Amino acid sequence: MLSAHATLPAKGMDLAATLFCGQTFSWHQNDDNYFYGMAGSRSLVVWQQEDTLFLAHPDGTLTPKDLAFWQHYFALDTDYEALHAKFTKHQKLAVCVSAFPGIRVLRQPFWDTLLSFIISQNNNISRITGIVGRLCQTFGQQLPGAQYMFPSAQALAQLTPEDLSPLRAGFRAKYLIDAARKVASGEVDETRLRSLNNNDARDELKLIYGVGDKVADCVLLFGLGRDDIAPMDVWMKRAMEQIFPKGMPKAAKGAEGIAQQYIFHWARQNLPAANAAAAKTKKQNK
DNA sequence: TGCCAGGCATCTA
DNA sequence: TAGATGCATGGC
Repeated sequence: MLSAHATLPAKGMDLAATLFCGQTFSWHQNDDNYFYGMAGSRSLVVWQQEDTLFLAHPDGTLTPKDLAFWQHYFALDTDYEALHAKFTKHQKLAVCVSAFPGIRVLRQPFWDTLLSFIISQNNNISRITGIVGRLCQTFGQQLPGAQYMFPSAQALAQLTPEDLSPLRAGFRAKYLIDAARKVASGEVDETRLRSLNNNDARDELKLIYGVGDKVADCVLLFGLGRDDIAPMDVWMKRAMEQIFPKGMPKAAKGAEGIAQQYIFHWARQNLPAANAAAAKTKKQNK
């Protein structure tokens, strides 16, 4: 255990489940159950013992400002009892949330989240983590603890897709460059996005080449703190993994379809833009 | 070796 | 407007 550390009540949070459920790709776990990661311009070592989180600066001391940042990042100031009560109004969703009650929806920096979920498309968590790591290490500024922050939009906007070839991001490279150029120019602006309703914010994000409804909703949920965007996404995924730990057998596609229907049932009530996706899935399940 | 991966844009009918 | 297809790469 590092000597200079701060503690925070975990309030029922499951640190490992939260960091590796597919909402962030910027964390690594070592053999001693220490988790190393970064968000924005901050790096951190964090570990959990029972219902207490231990937080340490990798190379110094956590300031009160740092601690406030991480408390917000881990959503420790959110009333999850109330949030769970809201989510579990749907019977099947209640099963998913109760299967992983310790998952918290992280409040990640907007820019980190946008890049991460552009990379995530048609991809898997292991490889996403690798590409994110190479992006930060190759073009980002070094942080304490051998961590690297995401390159700024301004820095990335100066590059070409060919410059990103060491990342092995494939066809996503051109999407990353377009995102950087639109954010750097102000065509897509975080402050404006925060002032818009969900539908308008989604439309603005979709101005970026390579950003569709799925990526936009992930950015809204994880990067802009909109907890009314498909909040069961992370729980549903983990619950399905528990039901099918060795992967989804083809014969179980029906069950997956049922679970999806519950997602879309909720989404239809809350997201007009989800109607098209819901209709598409309904056809696929026929 | 072939399939799959949390998507998206583009083309075609 | 819906369906089909290509896009890059790595894990299994």
